[in-house]
Formats: sequence, C-alpha cells, structure tokens
Amino acid sequence: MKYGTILVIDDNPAILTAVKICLAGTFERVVTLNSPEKALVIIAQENPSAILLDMNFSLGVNSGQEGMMWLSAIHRKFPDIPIVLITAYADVKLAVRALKNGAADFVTKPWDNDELIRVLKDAIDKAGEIIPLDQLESEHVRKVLNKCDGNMKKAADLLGISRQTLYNKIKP
Amino acid sequence: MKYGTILVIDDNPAILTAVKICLAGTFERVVTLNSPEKALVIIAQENPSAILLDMNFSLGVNSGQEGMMWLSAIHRKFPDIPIVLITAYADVKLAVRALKNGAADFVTKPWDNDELIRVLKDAIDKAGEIIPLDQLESEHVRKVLNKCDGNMKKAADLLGISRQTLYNKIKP
DNA sequence: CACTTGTGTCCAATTATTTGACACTATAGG
DNA sequence: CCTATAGTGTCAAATAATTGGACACAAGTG
Repeated sequence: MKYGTILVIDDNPAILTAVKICLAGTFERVVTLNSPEKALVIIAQENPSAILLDMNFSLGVNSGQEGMMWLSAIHRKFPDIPIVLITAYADVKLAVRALKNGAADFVTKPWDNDELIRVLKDAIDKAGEIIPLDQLESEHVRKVLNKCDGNMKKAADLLGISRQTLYNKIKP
Repeated sequence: MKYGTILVIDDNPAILTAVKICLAGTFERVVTLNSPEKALVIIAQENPSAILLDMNFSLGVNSGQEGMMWLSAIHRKFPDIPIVLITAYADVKLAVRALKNGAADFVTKPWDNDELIRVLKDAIDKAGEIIPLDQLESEHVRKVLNKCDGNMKKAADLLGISRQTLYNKIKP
C-alpha cells in the first residue's frame, strides 16, 4: 500500500465504481470525481500520487478536446503529479497529442485491470525518481556540449556559466 | 534551410522517393536508407538533425516490434537526435509505447506532407532548446522540495547537497 | 596578410559550499 | 509528563568553486 491516494475523474458512475474496486487493493485511498470542474481544488486538498482522467465529458462530443484541456490545466498547475488518460474513443493522433501535452500514459476502454494498475504504478514510480543535482548537471552539460559540436565558448555561454567553469565540470 | 540533414529509413523505395521530394525544400540534405541495419553508422557519419523511421521492415510482420527495437537502439546511442516514427499499421498502444521509448512524434501513413514537415520541424526545434544551468537547477530543486513536502533535510540529502546550500538556492 | 574566433592555461579576487555548532520546535513512545 | 528523535533556522570559519581578466597560440575567412 505504498501508492498513496489516487484521483479518478470520469462522468460515468458505473466506471467510477468499477475503477474504485479495481484500484482499492493498490491505493490507500481512491477519490472519485464525476466532473473535472472541481479537480484543481480536490487535487490541492488530496495531494494524490496520480490522476486517472477520462477524456470525454460533454455528451456526444468524443473528440477528447475537453479531456485535453483539463489535462493541460491540471498539468500546468501540478506538473509533478502524473496524469494517466483513459478513453473509449482512442485514436493515435489523440494519444500522441496527450503524451506530448504531459500525460504520463494513455489507456483505452475497455481496460484490463492488471494493466491499468501496472500503468499507474509505473507512472508513480517514474514521477518519484529523484536525480542528484550534480548528475542532472553533468548530463545537461554533456548534452549542450554535444549540440555545440564541442564549441566550449558557445556551450558555456548557453549554459550561463564561464568557460573556465565548463572546463572544471568536464575534467573530473 | 536552417534544418540541416534528415535521415529517412523505410524499406519501401517508393516511399523514400516521395518523402525525399516532400522534404527537399525544408532540409539541406535528405539521406535515405532502405534498411535500419546501417543506421547507427550512417547517423555517426551524417549527424542528422532528425530521423524519420518506419516501423515495419520484415515482410508480413506488422507488429512494429522491429521499428521499436531500432528506435531504442538509436535513441540509446544518440539521445539528442529526435526520432519521428511513421507507420501504416498505427495503433494506440504502439504509439504510446513508442513515445515512452523516446520517440519525438508519431505519424501515420498515408501522411500529410505539410503535417510531416511541421512535425519534423517541431521535433528539431524542441530538441534544440537549451536551458541555462541555473534554471534547470532551480526547477529541479523546486520539484524535489515539493516531493519531500518541504522537508529540507531530506530534500538536500536526495539532491546530494548540504542543507545550508539548499537554503541559499531558495532564498533569492 | 590582417582579422576574427576559439582554445588551453594561468592568476587573483570574489562567491558558494561545506562542516560543525547552537538553541529552538514538534512529535511519538514509554 | 518526560525524553529521545528528527527537523528547523541561523551563525561562523575553513575549504572549494566561480569569475573576469590576461596571455600565447591555432584555425578559418576575406
């Protein structure tokens, strides 16, 4: 039970119930919402480890636009909470756009319970990984240096440090 | 013509020709390969700004496994070059897996020429963005501090710096 | 050739970081 | 209630890193 709270947002009560049962064994607490309107408030209150978000809320509109909007809004306000999208009207373009907008994963209805649990666990585990500051730094330095084809001056400039400091960061 | 070289890998010669024509106006140089076997060598030689990679090479196998394998291999060796996947047998699971494996984007055949160009330009622009070191640092610090619920000692520990240094990094 | 740009390398002055310490506040367990 | 335990905020002195400037030198360009 190390996975804390999860927030599930879907306008179909039957699905909320089903998901709740499915996830009850993995999460300490399963909070459900039948509309994303109050999502931002609830998230601030509950501080969930992850969010499972349906993509369609307006009846008859299956474009996923609304889910995408909420994804962006939630992700902007809580960039550290992984958001997994779920939809019955899956299409490749939508999935790609969702992932590029910050979604941690994308699941299609009907879902497989084990897969859903695995996906959510994965998302949380990944979001929880913490990199030491110096490792982050040296990786970034190497990347920028690569992009500058080894031009130390330009790389140092882009990194916002002096050329000599860049030397130091590479030597060891 | 600021987009340099692009490498296109597809086993269908007709598609290579079509893509070449489509991209000739945007890229200084369009290099084509009809098999991914030599991709790693060619990439090292050409240092392309981006790679457009087909997902299916074995005749009759449309699972995309082979493309996924090559995506991983190329991405591991050249993590700074954006790889855009293209496939005729699109499915959501495959697209999601590809993006999570490091693909910059995912396009389906038949493609729209303008969209393909836009996607490639986007991928290159995004890969070219360079973040100053101190900005990267402060973002990461904030994120870790968040995850530790404000526990300075633990955050400093995870970041690999002293508690006092963490104070300094937050103050300004 | 002159001119520009970048490279290594050094130095002294300035900043950051670390280590250790201190008094203080919570909080759980006996 | 008392006492470990863990964290906070702050300070100071020693140490390490960063800066800005300088220099001679290499490569590329008009």
